Amino acid sequence: MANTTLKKIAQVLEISISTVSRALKNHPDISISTKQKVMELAQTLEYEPNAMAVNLRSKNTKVFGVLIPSITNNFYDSFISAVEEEAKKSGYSLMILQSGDNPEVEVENLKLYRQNRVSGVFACLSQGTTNLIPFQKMKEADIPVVFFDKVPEDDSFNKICLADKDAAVLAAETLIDKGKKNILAIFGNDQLSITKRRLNAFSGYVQQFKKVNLIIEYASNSLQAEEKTEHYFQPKQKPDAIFCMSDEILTGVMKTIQKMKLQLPGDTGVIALSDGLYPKLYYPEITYIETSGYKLGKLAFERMMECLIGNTEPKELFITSRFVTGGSL
Amino acid sequence: MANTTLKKIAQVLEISISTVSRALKNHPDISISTKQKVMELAQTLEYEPNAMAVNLRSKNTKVFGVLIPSITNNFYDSFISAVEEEAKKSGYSLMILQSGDNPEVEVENLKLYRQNRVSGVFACLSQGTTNLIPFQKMKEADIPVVFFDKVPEDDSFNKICLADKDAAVLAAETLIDKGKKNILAIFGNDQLSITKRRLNAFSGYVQQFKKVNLIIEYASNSLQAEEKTEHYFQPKQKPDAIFCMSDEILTGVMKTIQKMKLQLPGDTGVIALSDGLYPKLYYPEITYIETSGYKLGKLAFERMMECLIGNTEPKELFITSRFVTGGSL
DNA sequence: CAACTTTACGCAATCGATTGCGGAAATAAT
DNA sequence: ATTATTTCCGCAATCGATTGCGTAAAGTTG
Repeated sequence: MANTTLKKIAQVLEISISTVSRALKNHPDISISTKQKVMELAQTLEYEPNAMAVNLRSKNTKVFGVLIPSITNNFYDSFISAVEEEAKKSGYSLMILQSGDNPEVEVENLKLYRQNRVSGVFACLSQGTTNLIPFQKMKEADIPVVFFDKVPEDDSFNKICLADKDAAVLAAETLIDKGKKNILAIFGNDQLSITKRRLNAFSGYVQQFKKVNLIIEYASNSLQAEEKTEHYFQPKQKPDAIFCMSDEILTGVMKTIQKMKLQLPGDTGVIALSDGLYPKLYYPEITYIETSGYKLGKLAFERMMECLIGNTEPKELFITSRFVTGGSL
Repeated sequence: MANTTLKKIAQVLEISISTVSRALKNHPDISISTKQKVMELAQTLEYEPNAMAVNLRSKNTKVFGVLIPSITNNFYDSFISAVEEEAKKSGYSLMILQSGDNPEVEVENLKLYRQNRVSGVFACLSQGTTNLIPFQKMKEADIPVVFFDKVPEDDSFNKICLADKDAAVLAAETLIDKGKKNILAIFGNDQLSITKRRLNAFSGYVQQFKKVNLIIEYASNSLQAEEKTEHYFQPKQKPDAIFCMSDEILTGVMKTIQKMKLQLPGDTGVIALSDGLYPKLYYPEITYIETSGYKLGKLAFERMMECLIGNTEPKELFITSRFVTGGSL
């Protein structure tokens, strides 16, 4: 019973393997009576085509690689979730590998993808990656690569990104419109290009307004965001709004807000760039500019399918931002 | 350059495919000079063995299936993360599929696993699953199945679970020791066996103490938990502690606590069963009994490897609970 | 009835890598 | 010089499914 093959079916029915194969595929060359016999036996023997054999012959694995820094991250989860949904519709599965933000592991993983002859790779660069040649090699091996979120500068790749600048400007606009005069803006690791983009857009907008005081801080993790926030909330001078570049920063900021028993939106205001999960944990819910991993996934998948039908001209696409009102401003 | 095979190397060097294969494997039958030539050419041609061909022949895919309700869930993420870490060490990759808590999709996914001849399956049952025959079939096809978290009652399967009862009792103990007299305990969907286990253990323990008033409530999502909590916090009679069966419930409860501006641990206390991510978002951090997806993953992987070496006798294993002190009690 | 078409199936090659077995050539032993 | 060993390599089968081509048998046509 275990592992029925075409051969077994053929032997039982005393016909050739080719006939069995064709019968199961409803090929017109095969007589109806034979087809019936074959299908029936296949049913009872619980025949399942061996994907390895099929793929070997067809040279198509129907598998996409997904390369991310870490899977325990809500943003990437949403991305994966979206891609998996779409992939399933087209008969593809996913091979998800974590780089742990380690460029060496990244290269190892790409190797695995090549060995498995995946049909394509969705990749989010890990922090330390400088050498893009391994990715270049994938393209040369006819494996399309679609970068998302953390993408290379290089214009020769397909890139699907959040509209970081738009999102940051939208947040800044909102704060200015609300009449905020004393803004604490906390950004992530200042080495990351994503930080630079968001920072430039945000501060660029705010600095047009001479009367607004802008304090810029960096925090490379949640705890640092917590500490930086506490530092700026002294009796003398309280910021009237805090901008959080990411979820990680938001959670740090909120911890301090709870600790210092600050009321939102009375004592200060909070706005964040976020996927939307964390903002909804608090009361009042945090106002945020949506940076949706889910939408990113849908778009990346679309792009991948285009690549697969030959349209491999590199493109850079953006997810537009959406303003979601909470009660924190 | 794209897709070098043994054949190509053989043709270039004018030797047989077998020799190339053996040379790359450092087989003693092959002369050193030949080996060098082959290895060198393989290097420059960037030869990567075709995993499909290798697997087809070896009848071993080196892939594990991971079947979960949803990937956008911190608990399952930690599980996957742990399994992926271990799998990589042993040269395995993961094929992750989401059931979306839909039994039909579950069956579809199992089919995919069979077609791909995965080496084993880690499975967390979706809510509506009643028919275990598809899983039984996997075992009959010599594909070991290790259930985790949401496991079947059936004793013929391998199961890796949280020590729900211990954890619930530990939480109850803690509350009693702290002298809580008026406890609101919120549980999840009362149809789930996990709810029943936690409920029975918790209330069983608390009810030993006649002087303690225990209110039991159910909430099948975060919003309901929010509402139920609000309902029980009226001026007259405030519970002095809230027990949250899960993260989902915790987040709902905490929203109400923020909304009603209740101070922890002054106005009331909170304790939860949790993976640990959410409790650390609040100030003070929430005291919780750890239910670690990560540890679950490590143990499940161990069990899987045992199955693979023939030790398939079904076993039920438990992750012991750990008490983590926050400031919420 | 001869010639032709259709029906229904099998042979064998292919995808790429692996491996048991056999054997020519080179070396060692008698 | 002859037999016995090594050394080194190739042939061919195998994993399971697919597919172009060929063909015997049955059916059709004139």
